[in-house]
Amino acid sequence: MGDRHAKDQLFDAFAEVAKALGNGRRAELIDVLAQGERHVDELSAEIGQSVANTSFHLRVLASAGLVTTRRDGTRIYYRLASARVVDAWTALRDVAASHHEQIDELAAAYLGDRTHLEQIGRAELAERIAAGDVVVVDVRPAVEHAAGHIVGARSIPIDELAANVKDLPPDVEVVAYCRGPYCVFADDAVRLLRRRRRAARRLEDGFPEWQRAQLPIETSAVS
Amino acid sequence: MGDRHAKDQLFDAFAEVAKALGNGRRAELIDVLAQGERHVDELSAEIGQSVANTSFHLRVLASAGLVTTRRDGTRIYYRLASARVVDAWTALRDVAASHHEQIDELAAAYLGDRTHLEQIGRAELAERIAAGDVVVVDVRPAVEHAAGHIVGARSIPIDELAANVKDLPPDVEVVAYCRGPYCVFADDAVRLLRRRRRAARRLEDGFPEWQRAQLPIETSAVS
DNA sequence: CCACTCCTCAAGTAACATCTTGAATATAGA
DNA sequence: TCTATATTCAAGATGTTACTTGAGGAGTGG
Repeated sequence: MGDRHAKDQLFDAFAEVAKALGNGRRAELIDVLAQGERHVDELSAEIGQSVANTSFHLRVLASAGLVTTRRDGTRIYYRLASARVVDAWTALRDVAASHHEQIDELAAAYLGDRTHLEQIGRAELAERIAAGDVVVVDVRPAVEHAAGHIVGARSIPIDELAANVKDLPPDVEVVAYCRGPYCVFADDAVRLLRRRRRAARRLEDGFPEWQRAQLPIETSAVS
Repeated sequence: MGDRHAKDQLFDAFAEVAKALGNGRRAELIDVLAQGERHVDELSAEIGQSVANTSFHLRVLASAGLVTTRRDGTRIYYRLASARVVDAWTALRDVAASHHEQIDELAAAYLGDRTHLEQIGRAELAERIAAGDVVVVDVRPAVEHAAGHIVGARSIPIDELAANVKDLPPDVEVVAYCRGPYCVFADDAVRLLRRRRRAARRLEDGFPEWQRAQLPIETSAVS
């Protein structure tokens, strides 16, 4: 029991999983897949890579056990192997955010200035939803809303928000949410709504964190 | 807000942290450092690598923000940057264990057959400690016990256990613990004690998990 | 069966990672 | 200042990773 070689092999196997997350494009894939299953074509557009390269990265994730597949006709859908994968991804992301100094700058470069962006926590939002005095808007792509969303949330993808502001009930605060704390959609939504004189905040994180916290969700059974 | 290049850079930065954990030797370093700070020389012996290579790996971990250093005379001590690093490491390890089929075999090759090895959970052990009807033995190296241990635990490094069995109070169950679920010391301790007809179990995980669960610990202030 | 779509695979190139060896640096103590 | 100890740095051999391009396989619908 306990020889060097066997220990090295065991820890090499643990490291293989970390290595699978150790590439920016694969991290983006995990972040998108945390919203629900998607097929290769969509994923390649999401991460801005060729289909071949996306397929390669997905295979790396699959052989590390992080994602699984199902076929539906000519399409192959990828999904995360389990909720644990979300746990590991968010834990890694949080470590990076708290200890890697560059992250703040890079996040600011991607998300823009957040100092005037009002946020709302999960617990408070859950209360406000129960009280019924808030409109929750899911600004992710429609397919992600369909795969699962915060209870009662209305799907208005960010591209369609400008055209739909007038249909939102007046005099009620709007809360926008999207994929997570480093997703730009909800930020853009809040900025747009504020320009139109609507009271609006963003959920501080996103759908995967809400789901992980066991807060109420629902799924559009539109298949 | 939200251009491709900025998003790629942000996720590359997240991935850099995963990449730092994406090497078996660095994973072993994190696993050891989760027990408390150590200097380079000790760490190089722990992971079975040259001092130069260990120093190189530690620098990789440091530039990912996972570890920090302090100098004491000619020695440089490394420690984890925060408890979040333990969270990320355990989350990754658990994902690997649940989805990477090889892990079971590799763990069995390193740890040996565990089917006859009785374990005890954290909650039960905490109760038994409070009730006072158990002897808790910390079989990690003495320096790790000194850096922090389960409340009331006695330090008997695994190499010294055979010589000290006779000093353990008779007719009381012994619980051995070490670095975590993939640490071999407590397994070896339980096997040794059972051969000597002592009632013995191992804690199902180890000190870092106990600490993380906010269960009572103490530190030998022997500096 | 054929053409089409979706995805995977293979080959190739440039960049990066791991480990070894030996030299350089920093501190402590004489 | 000199020497010893602990650690880091630099150079270099070898393997691995990321992406591109173009070919191949699997399912669908005419």
